[in-house]
Amino acid sequence: MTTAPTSASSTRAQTHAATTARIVAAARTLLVNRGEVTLRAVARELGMTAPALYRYAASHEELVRMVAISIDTDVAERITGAADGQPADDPAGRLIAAAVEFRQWALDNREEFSLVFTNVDVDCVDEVSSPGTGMIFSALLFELWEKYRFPIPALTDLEPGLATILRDPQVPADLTGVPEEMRGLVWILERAWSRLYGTVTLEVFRHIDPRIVDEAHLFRAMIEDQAAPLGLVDELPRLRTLIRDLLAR
Amino acid sequence: MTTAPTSASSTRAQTHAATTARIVAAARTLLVNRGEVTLRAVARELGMTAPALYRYAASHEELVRMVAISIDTDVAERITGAADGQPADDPAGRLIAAAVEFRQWALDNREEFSLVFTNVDVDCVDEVSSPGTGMIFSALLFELWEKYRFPIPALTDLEPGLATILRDPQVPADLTGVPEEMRGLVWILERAWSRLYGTVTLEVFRHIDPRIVDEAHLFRAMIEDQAAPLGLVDELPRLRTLIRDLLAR
DNA sequence: GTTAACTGTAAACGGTGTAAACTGGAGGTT
DNA sequence: AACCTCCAGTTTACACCGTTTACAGTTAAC
Repeated sequence: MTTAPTSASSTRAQTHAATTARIVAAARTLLVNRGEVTLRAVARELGMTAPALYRYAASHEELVRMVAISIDTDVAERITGAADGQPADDPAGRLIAAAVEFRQWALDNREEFSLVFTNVDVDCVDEVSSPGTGMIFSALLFELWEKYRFPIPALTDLEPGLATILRDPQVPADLTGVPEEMRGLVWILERAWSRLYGTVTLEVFRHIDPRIVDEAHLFRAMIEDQAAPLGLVDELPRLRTLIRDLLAR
Repeated sequence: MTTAPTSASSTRAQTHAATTARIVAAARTLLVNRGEVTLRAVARELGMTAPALYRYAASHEELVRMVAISIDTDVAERITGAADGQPADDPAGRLIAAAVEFRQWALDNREEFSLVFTNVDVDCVDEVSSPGTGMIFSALLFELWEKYRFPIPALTDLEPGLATILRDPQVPADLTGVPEEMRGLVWILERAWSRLYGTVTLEVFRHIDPRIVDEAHLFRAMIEDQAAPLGLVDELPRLRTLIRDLLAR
């Protein structure tokens, strides 16, 4: 029935994908400027009528989901870029740069952060196989271990239930070729991610003295807490000034 | 002009407050069951029409804010009750019981948690002078210090900017009579609160392997992390089993 | 007993998401 | 080159939303 798609015959799909991208872009602009995404407003922005959007998203909820995925992809890119701003042989600096970038983005784009990271409905973001935020951080942590070889807990030293989970974790990370003895690294990853996510979320939603957010006291303390388990105590002075420089931008 | 209010003359205000309470209750029911609060639905629930609600809330946003305050008050009560379920001379047990109750409530009522604790708009909750969630935890931490006298960082050992903040912190806590030498306790409070808030938020929004949430691995690890700075290392075995018992309920 | 304040309704406005029917034109097929 | 199918888009319509206005009934207060 279906013939192999030639280069010319893909026009149909191409234009469809193109306007889909324009729709998502307009929706994101509206989310930032007006604080909400409305089908009619998005359509108006593109010179269309609202029902036309149903050719590209099955519902308003799906449009929002597409926006969320777009945002997650973007922030993943920004984080990667920040990490790449540090030397390739300095995984600690790369990881910290990524974390600082993530925080800065979250504080500068509270609506978008809220949509992607504290949303009860839209959680399908995790299912995406694309390089999302989680995947970036896990890769950076693996890089870090390659260089510093900080101690990893043995699965036998952990609770049996936890060890079972870590043998086949549902986590956005590439674990192919990671042997059993190293699966404790996933536990360290989860704990570090929980610190970063938790601190940033607390700052974004301001459930703390606002000046502590402005001066990043809590965030820096959180990062420094990670130094010990990640084998970075010797590097702490250097990393401290790095964090300050990155935050000052 | 205004005469002293007699017991009979307060009827007007009483009925007003009563229906206000019914409105908020209906709104909360709708939030839990339908996942959203609509003026018309609330009115329908009470056999009224939507515009009538404007006698009790100036706008839909204010109604939601009232709901949020109601929820916050409720969870504060639940937390207090959980703490009071432990012996008065065991502040460590009381604090842990409160933390476990907070987590359990958050996981069981994700919509309500989201409304109160991860909401960009409704943040006036903190301004409330009533005994909200934050106040409870700060009181419990102060209790804890009374008994264990764990070390408090001196303000002079902290960054000057941070010390300035801690001298007059914007935090839901009663600091009357807390001398300068003890203001480092507020820093410990903020750090502990950030751990609890961050972990629970991560669990609620499931940005982690769901089995880790189900078996509370991350939450228990977070609590145990607090043992050292709060001077509870000797009590850890006892507290560990306490946490398990509390979670098993 | 009169009056003023309060509680509620009805109607209406602009906005929302969504479904159905319809139309023009471009894409793919022969 | 001609056909025809499919698809993007419009129009119309529906039910719902928050909100405003004008109005009426009750009831507490003087």
